[in-house]
Amino acid sequence: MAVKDSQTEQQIKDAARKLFFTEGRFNATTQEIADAAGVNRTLVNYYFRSRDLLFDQILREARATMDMRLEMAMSTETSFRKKIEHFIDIFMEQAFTYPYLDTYMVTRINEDVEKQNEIITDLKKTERLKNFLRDIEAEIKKGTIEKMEPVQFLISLISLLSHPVVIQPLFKKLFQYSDRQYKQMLLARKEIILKMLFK
Amino acid sequence: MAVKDSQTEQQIKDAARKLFFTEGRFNATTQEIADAAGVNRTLVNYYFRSRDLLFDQILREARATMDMRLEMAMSTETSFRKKIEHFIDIFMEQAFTYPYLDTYMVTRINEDVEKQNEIITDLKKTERLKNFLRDIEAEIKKGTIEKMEPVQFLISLISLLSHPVVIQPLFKKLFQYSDRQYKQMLLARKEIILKMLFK
DNA sequence: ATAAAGTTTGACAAAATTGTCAAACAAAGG
DNA sequence: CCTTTGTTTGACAATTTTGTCAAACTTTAT
Repeated sequence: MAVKDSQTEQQIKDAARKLFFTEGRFNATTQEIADAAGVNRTLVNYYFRSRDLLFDQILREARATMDMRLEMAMSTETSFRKKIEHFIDIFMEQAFTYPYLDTYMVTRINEDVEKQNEIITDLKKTERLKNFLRDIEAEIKKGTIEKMEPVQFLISLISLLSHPVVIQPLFKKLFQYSDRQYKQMLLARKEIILKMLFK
Repeated sequence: MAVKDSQTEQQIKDAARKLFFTEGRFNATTQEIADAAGVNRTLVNYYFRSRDLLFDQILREARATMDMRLEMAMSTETSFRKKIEHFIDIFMEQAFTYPYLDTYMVTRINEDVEKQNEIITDLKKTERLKNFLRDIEAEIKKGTIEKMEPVQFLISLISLLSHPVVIQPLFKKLFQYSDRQYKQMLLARKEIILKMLFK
């Protein structure tokens, strides 16, 4: 009974997103995705032509959403410091819903040179990156952060935010953290990260 | 002509290591590995029984080597600061030869709960971790690093070291870095990282 | 009510990949 | 020289997974 039209398409995407980005099951087959979505496997092909195209699409959409949110965050705030704080908040929020998104991107990029180029050009298109690097440089001149190549500041920021999420499964097991505890620990990092980044 | 006995076994491991950890080709098939090693595919099964067992073995060996090197580094140095510096050096050195090792571990862990437990228990076995956390705590008391949960310091350290390597392919493309330039940039991070970690 | 368009299904074919096995081969020791 | 042991090979079977297709089914609009 086709009660709700192309809601099926949405169901499939939702299921794939959850499997990949929330549960980290990167090898999930079309069958598993279909099962999770509660639909027939063939519908994955009907709506997305192929498994890989489904992958591409949800990745592109996830990145687009993130881009928008960051764009907004960075533009509304006034001071550089406030921008970074907002950036951290948004990044962490996403990390809680999609803890495996970063890992997924990184691994996917190594498998496929085409995809690599697509992601890169997408990133380059946005002026946000250049503006951000300029902001960093200005801030170094002001003396609120250590003197260094602006790109180094960017890498430190991303690393401090992203990596704890990437290694989450390892650390949770290692230190016997529950989901809740790990989340608390990540939240506590905000102040620590700010202290490291600013003089 | 079986000129050199079980050198074949070594050739296979070397090829697999290079494919996985140096080139990041995690999905390499037994055929690809055999080709890279210049041997018949069936020999992979002959020497390692199955593809997964080959994976396990080279991962275990890589970790064992790293453990040894870190153990040595941490025990020889006197001051905490020197220990960290040595740690950074060794970590970076490994990162240059096996840039994908960290990513590999992280992704592998999500796929297989068995493997997960094995790695964790291995890590726990070593007293190094506990000692290191104790060292951090002592250092906080001394006041050379900011007041925080010792585990937070550990996470920051690992993140600042590991993540720039993990996102290497992305960043290299994004900023048009050559291998050489990226390596230089990573090396320049040592001082930056130290400044962030110590007051 | 019916035709047209869109959706869902099960069956099928194709591709990719793994592991096994017996036979061929090489090396080494008696 | 020949037997034993270890190594290498190609052929084969089994498995997993993907994508296609025609037929069945719904929905919507005429």
